[in-house]
Formats: sequence, C-alpha cells, structure tokens
Amino acid sequence: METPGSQSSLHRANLERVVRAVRLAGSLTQAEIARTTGLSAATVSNIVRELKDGGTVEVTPTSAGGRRARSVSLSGDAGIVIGIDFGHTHLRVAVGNLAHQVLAEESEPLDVDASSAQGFDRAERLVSRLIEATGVDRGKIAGVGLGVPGPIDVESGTLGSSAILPGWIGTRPAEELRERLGVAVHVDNDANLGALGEMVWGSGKGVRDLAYIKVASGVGAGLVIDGKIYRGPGGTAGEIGHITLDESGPVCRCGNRGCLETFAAARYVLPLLQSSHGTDLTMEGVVRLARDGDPGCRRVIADVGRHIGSGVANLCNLLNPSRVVLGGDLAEAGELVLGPIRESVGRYAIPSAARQLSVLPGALGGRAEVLGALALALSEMGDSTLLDGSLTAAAPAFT
Amino acid sequence: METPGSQSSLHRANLERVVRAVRLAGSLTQAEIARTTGLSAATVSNIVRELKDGGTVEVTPTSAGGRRARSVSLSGDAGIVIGIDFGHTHLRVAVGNLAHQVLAEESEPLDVDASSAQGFDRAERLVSRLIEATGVDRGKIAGVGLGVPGPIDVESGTLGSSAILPGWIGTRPAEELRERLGVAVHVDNDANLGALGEMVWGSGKGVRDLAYIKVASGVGAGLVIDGKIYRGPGGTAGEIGHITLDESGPVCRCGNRGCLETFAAARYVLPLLQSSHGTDLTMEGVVRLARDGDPGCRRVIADVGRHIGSGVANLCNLLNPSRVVLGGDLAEAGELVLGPIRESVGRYAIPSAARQLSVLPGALGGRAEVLGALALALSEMGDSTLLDGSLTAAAPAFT
DNA sequence: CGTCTATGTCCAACTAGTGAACTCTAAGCT
DNA sequence: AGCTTAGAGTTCACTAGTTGGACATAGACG
Repeated sequence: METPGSQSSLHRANLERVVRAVRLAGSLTQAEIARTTGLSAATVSNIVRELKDGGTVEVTPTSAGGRRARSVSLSGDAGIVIGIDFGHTHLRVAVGNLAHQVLAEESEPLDVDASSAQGFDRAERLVSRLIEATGVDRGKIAGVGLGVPGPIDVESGTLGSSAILPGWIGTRPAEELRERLGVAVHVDNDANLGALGEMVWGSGKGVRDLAYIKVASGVGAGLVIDGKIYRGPGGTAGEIGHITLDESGPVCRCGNRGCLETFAAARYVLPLLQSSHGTDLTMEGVVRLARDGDPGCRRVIADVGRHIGSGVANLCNLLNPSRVVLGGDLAEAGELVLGPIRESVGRYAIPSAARQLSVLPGALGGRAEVLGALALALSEMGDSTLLDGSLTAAAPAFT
Repeated sequence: METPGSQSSLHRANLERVVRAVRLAGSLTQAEIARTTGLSAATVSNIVRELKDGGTVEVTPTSAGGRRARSVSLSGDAGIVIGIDFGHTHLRVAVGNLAHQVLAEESEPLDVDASSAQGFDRAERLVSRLIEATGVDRGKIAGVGLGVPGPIDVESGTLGSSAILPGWIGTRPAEELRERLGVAVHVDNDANLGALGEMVWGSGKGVRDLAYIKVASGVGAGLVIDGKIYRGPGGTAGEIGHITLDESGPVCRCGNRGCLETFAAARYVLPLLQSSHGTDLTMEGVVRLARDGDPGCRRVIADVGRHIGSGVANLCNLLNPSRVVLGGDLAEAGELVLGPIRESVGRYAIPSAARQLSVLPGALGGRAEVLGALALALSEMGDSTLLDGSLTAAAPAFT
C-alpha cells in the first residue's frame, strides 16, 4: 500500500511471517520461531518486542521445563473471529480466537419462512450473547464468516435463488451484517463452508484437494483445490446436484431431467417412503430407521448412495481429488451409504483416479458449516490485520 | 535457498520483479519500469546496471524518439526455451525466446509404432536443427517443455498406459530427454499443454479458468484453474472422456460402458461411417466432407457435438469455467460441432453456470500442444533462472 | 558447587532502497 | 539560433532493517 517493494515491506513481511508461525503452532519460543521462519535470532527478538508492545502477542515468562524459554503466543485478546451459519432449520454461531480454538458455540432453531431481517436480528443477539459469555471486548472482532444456503453472486454479493430461504432472495447478507456488526463480513454458501470446516478441523485435515458433498434438501458440493475453496469465475462451481445421470429421469426443480438431485435429495427421496412409512418422515428419521435395521429405509439409502457414487465418479474423473467427504444428515448413515458410494465410484471412475481416493463421512456433523465460517473469517483476515493496531483501537472503519 | 527472509532476498525479489516486468512488456524504459514495479528510479537504475553486467538484459542506446530514453529489453541471447510435442502421428518442435516469441517451429511425421528411443533421436535432431537455424548458443537453453499423449505419474514421472504410443509405456520421458539435452525438462500430457497453449497464445487469452477439450483418438480435457494447470493430487484430473453418459451404452476401452469417449472419439465414431463412406476415413476427412455438405458426416459430427456438450455441461456444473476451448481435429468443423455443443450445454447445465460460458474453437489448431510446451518451459523456469548467470556460463548441472 | 548448554539481548557491521540534487538531451517557443 | 522546459537517468548521503558475534542468564548435569 505504501512502499510496494522495499525495506519496510520486508519488515512487514517478516512480522507477518512470525505471526503466522505463532498462529499455526499455537505457541512457540523465540528460538523456535527463528528456526521455523528462517530469520535470525536477533531479528526475532526485535520483532517479538515490537509485537508485544503492539499488544499482538503475549510472552508468558516461563512455562516449559527447559532451560529458560519464554513462550510466545497470540495474546488472548488479540482478536476473535465469528462464524455464523444459516441452515434450513437452524441458526448456528461460533466464536473462536486466532489460534484456531473454538471459544463458544451455540445453535437455535430458525423458522424457514422467517424474513432475512428477523434472521439477522436473531443472529445479532446470539452473537452478542456469546461474545459476552467469552468476556472479550467487541472491538476485538477481527472478522466474521457467514454461511447461507444458496448461491451468492460473486460481484454483487446478492443471494440468488434459494429454495430453502425464500424470504432471502435478492438480499446482500454480507453487506447487511456488516452494517449491523461494524466489521468485515465474508460470505459463502453452506457447501463451500462445510468443505472448509472439514478441511481445517475434520475429515479433511492435511488434504489439499477435496470435495465435500452435502446431501440435504438439495445436493451440493464444496470444492477445495490446492488448499483453497474453488468457486469458479461465476461463483457457481460445485453444482454436483445437477449433473445429469439419466436423460429421461424425473424432472428436477432446475428444469432438466434425471439430475443427481432427483435421486438423492431429501425432497425427492422421502416421498418414496410415504406409502410404507407415513408422510412426516425426515431424512434423519430415515437414517435412524435404517440403522435400526428397517429394510425399506436401508434400500432407499443404498440407492441414494449408488447415485451419489455415480456423480462422485464423474467428479473424480474430472478433478481427481484425494478425498471426498460426505456431509449433511445422510452422513450419519455411515457405511450404509458410504459402501454403495464407494462401489459406484469403483465401477464408474477410471481406476487410476479412483485408486487413491478415500471417501469418508464428515467428522463435524452439523457443525461443519459454522466452523467453516469461522475458518473463512480466519483465512480472509490475512496475517496483517493484527499488525496495524486497528483491532486494539476500535472497530475498523467502513470502506 | 540461502537467506530465506531478508535483505538479499529482497534484492533478489526486486531483480525478479524487474525481469518479469520487462519480459511481459517486451521492452521498457527505466522510468516505465519504475512506474510499473513501484520501485524508485534510483533502485531501478542500480538493478538495470546489475542485470546488464550480468548479461540478462540489453540496453539499446536510444530508439524511441522521445527526449532520451534507453529502452531495456531481455537480451536476445538471454535464453531460449524449447517445446516438444509427441502426437499420435507427428512430432513437433518449437523454439522461443523469453519474450514469448516463437523463433522457429517445425513438425515432421512420426511412426506410431516407433520406440521411444527412436522418437527421442528424432526429437533431438530436430531440436538441434532448429537451434542452429536460430543461431543461438546451445548453452542458452533455459528450459524444455515436453508433451506426451498419455498420463504421467506425478511422483515417478513415468508414462502410464497410453494406447497411442504403445512402445512408450513405463518410460520416463522427462528424465531421458534431460540426459540427452542436459537441461531441465518439464513434461505434461497433451491436453494440459493444449490448454496452456490456448491460454497464453490462443482462444483463452485473458481468461483464468478454462477447460480445453481435445477430441482425437480419445477425449481428454486440460483444466486451467486460476491461471494454472490443474492436474489433481494423482495427476489424472481432466479425464472427461470417461464421464458416464449412458450406463448401458457401448463398452469403452476403460472397462466401463457409455463413457463420453464411446460417443465422441475417433476410434468409436469412424466405424459408423464405414459402410457408407469406406474404411480408410480419418477424423480430418469426416470434417472435410461435412464442411463440403455431406449429410452423413454432418449428422455424425452433430451427434458427437451433442454428446460432448453433455460432458461439458457436467464439467460446467462442477467447475463453472468461463471458457471452453475445443481442440483437436474436430475443432476444424467449426459451427458444425460447436452449435450442438452449445445447445447441449444450454440444455443440461444449470442456467447460472451456462450463462457466462463461452465455447470457442481453438485458435492454434495442431500447434496448441507445442506452444503449450513452450509456455510450460517458460512458466516453470521462474524469473530467477536468468539471474544467476547459469545460462551464460554453461548448461545447468544435473541435480 | 562448577561446568555446560541453549536462550534471549545488545552492538557494530553491512546490505540495500530512497529522496533529493544533479546532469543530460531533445523538444518547443521566441 | 538561443533559451527554456521537462522528462530520463545517475550519484550521493541517509535511513531502515537484518545479521553475526559477543554477552548475559538460568536451568541441567555431574
């Protein structure tokens, strides 16, 4: 921003380097920082002093039982991040610190027909409550991640057609929430955030290329490519639900026929069980019955798995990820659905692509999206946010 | 490599910055360099002197009719890059300089059944001939890009099952060629290089996310995601040819049924015309006949287009690229095949993904792969290769 | 209790970029 | 033609910032 290529920028880069190292490791001694960053001990000494004076890090006199090492960690009040997830039936909020620790988390039911204003009111109150519970100053919010169950237009930030929250179409959630909370808000759809959450905290740890398949009322995928969420130039990447499996299959809400969604999503699958199991079944209920041994539900879940597997096979041929994580209610079915998925993938994907693929259930269950929102806030924050003291002074100004 | 975070590394980064600016623009005055890089005029002055002494750039006293501006450009003999493409029936070699200019290019027929040793002999001779034609010192080769028509194992660099060059399976082409030429060789498959070539020089200029579909004896895709070739963790991304279109379709060489390839690749399509048009048709011939109005060939090409469109629609739903470029012999058919592709995409892809997609024929024809190999060599080179004088002294040592 | 060793700090040396002053050259004006 | 002007490139003194080495510190080990 100031001197793009020199000296002070080098210093800044080194500051960020140290902050990142500390953030990733939780806490480090200066000597360790020097080793991991490659900087000299003297430089680290200077930088740590500067950061300490700025309030970004804390130096705890001596904790480990070594010779004498002062461990450096991000100061507890250096900043917090907030994740908010609007789901089909619920609202979840999580508060975390910069060391990737979740400090508080809560969810409450949300009426599908609620207006966006009502939703934001609820979210705002819940955020306030959790922040108070953690006892941190509101001015320390470094960023907010927001998850919404529908496509976000990349340029305008407008929420597109969401069959899930009809009252929200056309709103600009990030904008609105930023005005309410006064901090930067980053928004993404639920599938992408689920992918991010599972990658940072769940079944995708250590993997740089993965697809997170979320099966709920629709079917969507979040793609992580080379460690980053891939949204595509138009922002609609990952629409695995509308891959065509059968050109003359059932008509889908998107207007085509035989989309994967028509074989796997709750709204199309549940009716199959109506005559035998009654009308007020939910996907959760089907999964529970299947686990208890109900043959009809088992069959339906296996069929869903096979179809998802076909879609995953296509995805696998095109992208060759190293892991596929299954999320949503359906993941609770475990092997009942994963088995058929793997079988389908093995059958339809080319062997060299399928060989190194692992298909796993999500480890975070319904929390994947909120935690992903938290991770989004953390990753969008950049390491420099902590340096300029904007957090300790006041909330960042609008731009 | 030496001092990862400081001072000298900053200097090096600034050197690279200048080199990159010059390379991209072709030639610049020092003042322009200062403006585009953000460095101060004094620094640029020093850096240019250093680069000039090192032989990396040339300073032509005064060429433009301004006040007095010395234009800086990469010295003509700063380095050259070589692209080599082994195709089904031919071998192509191109020589370019660091300013993205193609200096020489030639192709010759290659026998499908030739051994890899024979192929390399031919390639080596052709490379020598072209280099001599350009009159540059062999020691100035900065890098070589190599294209092979088959999957390359990421870790070992081994060429996997290629139905096109049977004698090559199990060889390590990059390794072998490096031993022969004595410089770093970067290898990739033809579809990926075609994508790269079209992105740098052809129909993909200015686009950061594109898919290059190559229809020849097989069907493959090269994916460019965020400006870089995406190979996937296992190196087999882009296998669009084996997306399943019809579970009970024709048996494919991969062992599945109804793969896109069975509806689009030459080996499956040409037999359809045997009884009506004779047995020694090639894809080129079919395209030519179609353009001349032959209804059977037109129909076949349109059908191929529709099926490719289905595959592209799936790809589009998953990845949402902004452009799809069609390569291979089939691209010569122009609207005869693009029309049906677009129609299929419009029908099967979700509208929001299809809306901003453009489907174009490749602009480079059969040259896409060699030029892509050239681009690969350029991009893998990094901007620092030019700095350490390794090129001016001698060929880089093996490692 | 002395020695050892790794940690953190301080200082002088050195590297490298910057602003300001300066020179140079061609264009434009009188 | 001669003067002025303005942008280009260079030089120089200054400053920011990293580094290696010397030094102080404090627990571990014998």
